[in-house]
Amino acid sequence: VAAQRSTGRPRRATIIDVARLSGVSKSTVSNVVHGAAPVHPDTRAQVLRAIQELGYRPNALARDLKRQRSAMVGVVVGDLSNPFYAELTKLIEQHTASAGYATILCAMNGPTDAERDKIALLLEQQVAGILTMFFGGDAAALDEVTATGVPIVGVSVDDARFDCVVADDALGARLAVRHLAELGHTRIAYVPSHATEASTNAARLEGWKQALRRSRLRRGPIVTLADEPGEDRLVPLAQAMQDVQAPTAYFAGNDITALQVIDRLESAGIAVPRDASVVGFDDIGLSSLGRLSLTTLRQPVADIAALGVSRLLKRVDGDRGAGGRAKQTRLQPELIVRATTASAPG
Amino acid sequence: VAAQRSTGRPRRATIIDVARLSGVSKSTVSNVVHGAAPVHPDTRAQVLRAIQELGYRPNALARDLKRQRSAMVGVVVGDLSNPFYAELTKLIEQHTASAGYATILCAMNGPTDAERDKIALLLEQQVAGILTMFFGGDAAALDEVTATGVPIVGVSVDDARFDCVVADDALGARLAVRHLAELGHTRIAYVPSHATEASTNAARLEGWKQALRRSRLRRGPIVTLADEPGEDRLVPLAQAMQDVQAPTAYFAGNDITALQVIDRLESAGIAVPRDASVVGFDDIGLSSLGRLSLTTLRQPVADIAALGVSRLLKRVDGDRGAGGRAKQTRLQPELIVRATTASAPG
DNA sequence: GTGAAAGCGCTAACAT
DNA sequence: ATGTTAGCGCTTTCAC
Repeated sequence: VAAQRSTGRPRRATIIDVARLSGVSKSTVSNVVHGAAPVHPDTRAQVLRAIQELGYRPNALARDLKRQRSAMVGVVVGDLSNPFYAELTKLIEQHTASAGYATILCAMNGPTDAERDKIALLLEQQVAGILTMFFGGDAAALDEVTATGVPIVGVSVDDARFDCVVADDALGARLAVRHLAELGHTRIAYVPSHATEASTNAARLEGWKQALRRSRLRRGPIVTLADEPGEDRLVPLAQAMQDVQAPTAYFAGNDITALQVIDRLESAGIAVPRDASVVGFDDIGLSSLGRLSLTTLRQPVADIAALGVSRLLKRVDGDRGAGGRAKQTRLQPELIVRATTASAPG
Repeated sequence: VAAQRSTGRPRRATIIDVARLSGVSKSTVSNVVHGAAPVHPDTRAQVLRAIQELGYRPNALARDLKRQRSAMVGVVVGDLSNPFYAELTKLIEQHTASAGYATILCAMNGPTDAERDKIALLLEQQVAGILTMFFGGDAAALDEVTATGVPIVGVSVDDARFDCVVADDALGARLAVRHLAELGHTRIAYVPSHATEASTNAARLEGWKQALRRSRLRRGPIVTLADEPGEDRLVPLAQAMQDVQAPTAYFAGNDITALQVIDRLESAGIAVPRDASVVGFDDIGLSSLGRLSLTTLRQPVADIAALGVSRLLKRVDGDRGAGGRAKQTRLQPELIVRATTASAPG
């Protein structure tokens, strides 16, 4: 049986094979591969030839095991279906890859996924650090990470317990509400998005409340798009338009949600922005399409990714940061006014 | 200096630490962790307690090195910004994760990225297999993979040299053209997408040609959206509408491209579908938004992901497949008629 | 400039 | 049921 197997997968050449073929020791091979110590040109050539001939490829598992540190980082993402997170993931991978790290992708698909187990898996893989775009709030999961001393930084996640690089969500929300208020809207609803990371959603909600207060506006309703499939709380609310209570503007937790809000509204005969205004958050690529023209808050996604990765790698390299305290960085979002917002009707 | 460092990162508990604390041998610990051999309940309890106390977590690097096979798969993606690939990636990760494999994400960002190097990195990490949503055609890269005996399967990639699970792109293209022809269109252009994987694009182009032939239609122009930023070949072409040569329908390489085509057309005053029809490919989530209502070909993305992963894992487990020949599976796409296609004008 | 040797943490075959 | 042992492939002192 063993013999049969061996037909299938030829044993990969090891450093020993190379050493034997080129008539030197393991250490010398290692030295020509990594250039850690000087090697005689002739020897080097000899070794290089052997490497070529055998198709030798160093085994990262063995290297990392020996070195006691791996060249892998874990990247945790909540929902890749949301183009914002997909884009962020893409940018993160670019940065980690060019820094020589492999990226282990870890998706938190819905609340069914045990955050702790997923994180544990990452830790078992001996990742050098973790970049997380999602934090469900499982304190135990976080404790495990800190206990092992693996650095973790939140990217588009805001939590006081670890380093974070995020857009200033509260500010963004205030910008959105102010824009709406300036257009004469007085009944502004908030539509949270369950797809967005919790802390992010919370910050946007908070900013919405703040701005409402500052503009001396009564707090509009908080209306979820759909807790259960088929359910619709938005349209009934909006259709009470004659009613003085009905919102004339909706601030959505993110662009996807905003787009869905528009969809619901318009299929119920409520035109955007004529009858109601809608503001999103993120500025995903498609939002700028003429047919959508979503007014939204653009996140500095490139900066978030770059800063997040560089901060993590600094930590990985032993930088304990300022006094070991978690550092939050909030980058400014930018209000992009397009065509889903207009003066309040009536 | 070393002492300072040691403050930062506490050495992680190993199987030996657990063995010592619980007063048994390594093997026994290993046995309680993996249940490979029976262990006396009392001993097991003892060991479990030690594991708990030390916060022991097995080191996957060491396990994989010893076992000579890793629990990681490489996932290669061309462009995560395209929601279709993001969705596919998400589904793939779900499947590999639930099969107990970690996912190493490897993005091929543009032609600057050396395919071969990226693949080499994956191979160095000792991935058990590779799922690729992108193949640039670098034969050397592919050779390296097959030389090491690491199974590879294409997901939404069509190449005769390895197992592939794809939508039947040519069929989809034919469906699109037939639909357009039935609506009376006779001048149907093809708009390739550079964001889409090459083989996929080629198959769709081929299907378009075939269908045109079958419908006895003259082959319309192939017009790229933009080779260089700021360039626009589409609008000048379309604006020659009085001209009998101007296309009245556009079949795009994917939804993103289709959406951009619509955008260009409409901002040039050409209404879709009144003046021109547009068909996409993929059926990304946003395409169904009322404002977009893109007529497109839905890919069986869930099936593609599931089949792709299961085929790879079978190969990983030693299944050499039918006679060792590469097996292509083409799943049917479904034409989804929405509101970007209508009868030919005039 | 090069080699010998000691492990990194783990599994699995074998012994007890 | 449990312990002993021999590595997996590599890096890294430390000799020479």
